[in-house]
Amino acid sequence: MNNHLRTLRAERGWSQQDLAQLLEVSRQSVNAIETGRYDPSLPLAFRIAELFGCAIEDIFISPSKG
Amino acid sequence: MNNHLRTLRAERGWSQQDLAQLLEVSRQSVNAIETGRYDPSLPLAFRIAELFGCAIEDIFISPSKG
DNA sequence: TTTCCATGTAAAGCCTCCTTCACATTCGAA
DNA sequence: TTCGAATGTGAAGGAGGCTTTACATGGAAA
Repeated sequence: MNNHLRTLRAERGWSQQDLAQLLEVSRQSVNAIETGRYDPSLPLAFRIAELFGCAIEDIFISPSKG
Repeated sequence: MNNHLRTLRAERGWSQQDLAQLLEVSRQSVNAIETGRYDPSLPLAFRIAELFGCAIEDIFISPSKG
């Protein structure tokens, strides 16, 4: 599943490490999500959306809308 | 994570089996999500939201707003 | 050059999602 | 009562999310 995480993070000038701490996950998890190696769990997707102040659908691209 | 899946399903008069087929998952998965035994994956959450024509946030309750 | 920061990725392990098969309960219809 | 549909749950197994540890690369700064 594609997403806009890298863009949103860059807009705020955060490193993957910074973002990982804000989300309380490992830096590798942030990296894996940004590079599309796997999708976050639903609870983590909620934390990401809340951190960036938008809807999950604004960050993650539905597979059906490839 | 709490959710409104059972209500939405009941509003449409669907059984768990009906919903499972529409979502292309097992009946047990639908049941487990409704009873809160586990959260759906993010791709499945997208399919659920699209099926009911609303946002993920309208169906699943963020843990932080418990 | 050397150092440091940011990023990418691999391996091993644990936990969760999702499956199938199976069984139990409840309830309404025949 | 008997039957079938709907629901809840358990066990076992495969796939994937997330962790820690570790190593490699590239670029900016000293």
